Amino acid sequence: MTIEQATGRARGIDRVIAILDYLHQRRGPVRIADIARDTGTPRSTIYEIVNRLVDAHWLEPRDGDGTVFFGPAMHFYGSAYLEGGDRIRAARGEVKRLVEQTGETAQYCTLEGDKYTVVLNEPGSRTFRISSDVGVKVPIPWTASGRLLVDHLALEEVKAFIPPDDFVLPDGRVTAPEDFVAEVARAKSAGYARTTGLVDRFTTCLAAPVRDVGGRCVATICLVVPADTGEDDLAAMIEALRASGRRLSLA
Amino acid sequence: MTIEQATGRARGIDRVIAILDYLHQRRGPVRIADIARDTGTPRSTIYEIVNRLVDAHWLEPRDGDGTVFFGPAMHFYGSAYLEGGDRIRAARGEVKRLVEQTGETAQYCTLEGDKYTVVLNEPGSRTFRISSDVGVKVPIPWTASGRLLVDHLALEEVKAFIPPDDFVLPDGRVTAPEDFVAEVARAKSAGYARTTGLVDRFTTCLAAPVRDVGGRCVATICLVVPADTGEDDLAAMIEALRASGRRLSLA
DNA sequence: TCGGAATGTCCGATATTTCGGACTGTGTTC
DNA sequence: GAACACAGTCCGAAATATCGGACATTCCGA
Repeated sequence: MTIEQATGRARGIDRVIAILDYLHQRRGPVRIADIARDTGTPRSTIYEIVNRLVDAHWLEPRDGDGTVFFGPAMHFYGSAYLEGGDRIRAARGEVKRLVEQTGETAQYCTLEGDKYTVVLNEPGSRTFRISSDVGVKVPIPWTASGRLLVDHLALEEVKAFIPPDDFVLPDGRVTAPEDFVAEVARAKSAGYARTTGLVDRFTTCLAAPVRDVGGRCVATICLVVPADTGEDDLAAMIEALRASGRRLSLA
Repeated sequence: MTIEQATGRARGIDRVIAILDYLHQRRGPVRIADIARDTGTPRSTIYEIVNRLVDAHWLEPRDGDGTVFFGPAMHFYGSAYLEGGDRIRAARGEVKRLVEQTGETAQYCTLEGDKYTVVLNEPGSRTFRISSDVGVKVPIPWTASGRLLVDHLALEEVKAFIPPDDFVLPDGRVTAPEDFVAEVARAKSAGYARTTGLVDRFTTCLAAPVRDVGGRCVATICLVVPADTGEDDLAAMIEALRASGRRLSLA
């Protein structure tokens, strides 16, 4: 594991690679001094590098004592590897197709840590477009998609996973976790989620699940439409969404 | 995203952080020239760094054309973050307990990519110990644990996931994927897996699943015992294993 | 067939990062 | 309460990694 080089001097990148590899071997929080010893890195260098990695959320301090372990960024990168970019590629096509079919704004969304986030956004053809920025993180209970993305969790797990503050909607109303879980269950059995007036009063969100081979909802594809859209139109959109969701679930 | 600094010179670590962050944003294979442009990195530097990262399996070349994306190492680090080290900590205790109870070698195992790997190994108290090195990667069909670790996959998925060569046992015998999947199904419903004479003729392996909140088998806890162990003893061991597995599934 | 753009390699100079070691502060043991 | 191990910071010197730019190749479309 120790980095070997004629002079004993090593470059930062190699140090970083050795550090993460070492954490992976240990499989649990590690004291900085241990990293230094076992990777053969000078103490002053280790502190310099570890601090930089903590800033970037590649590592995070753990347990209050001076130990560190992998941070959330590693999880994001790891999921991206698993997706392989193939599903996103396919999702781009589906999102475009939905916009053409419906004229409304379509999005592809996933969980990023304990938040919901828009990965793809294709604005509709309306004069006054409803759309949102990609990459922005939003509390799970604020969205229709959120009701699908946690449908593998039981009540207690939902309470542990979603920060309590996130159950407070933008207008101050509070959703009880129990009610939320009931909506999640309904969405799961219906095969889609529908919400109106959650983030603002004038929009309805429709979402369908994208599931991995294990049946876990790993993403959603959704439409953002005006709240006064007719039921017949909504029904047609829901069918289109579910079809897209099924296609994406295969890749 | 561009790294800002007075002189325009930046250190390697910061470049690496910017590169991975950029790949994460793009969510799919990216040409090296794009990375250079969008992160504001000189071309010569990018090639130097990307090659180093490819060597470390942090990135991997994709699609034959000159694009790269996240590599398997990111997945390993990401899963380690999710586990948080807590389950491993608990597993250490369970493995020790099993050795005390049974006197046999106990192990804690997971999937690492498309291979089975021993994460913890605690040798038993026999004079002639049966044990294996931690970190070594073994084909999934060679092990009892492997039959549990893929129990969320259908036949076609198993064929796609496990390399064909891995169905060849050390002694040259070949397992048909169909037979393997049947054994997987049996292990799943039984709640444990048992194999004899797979890796060598004189050992029996017993394994119980450790499942995450979604019911997915994320690890196994297992015992390696002589093939001539009595059925009564085996039954007792299986019960002990399943109890450990259930406890670990909670964390 | 030619011209231009895109990809990848190589090299020398120098701005920078690494490293050793000294220093402070904190907790633990006898 | 003294001795010691451990955690973290700071600094100057020097080894070297980064950078710009030149060069080689390949791939296109005109």
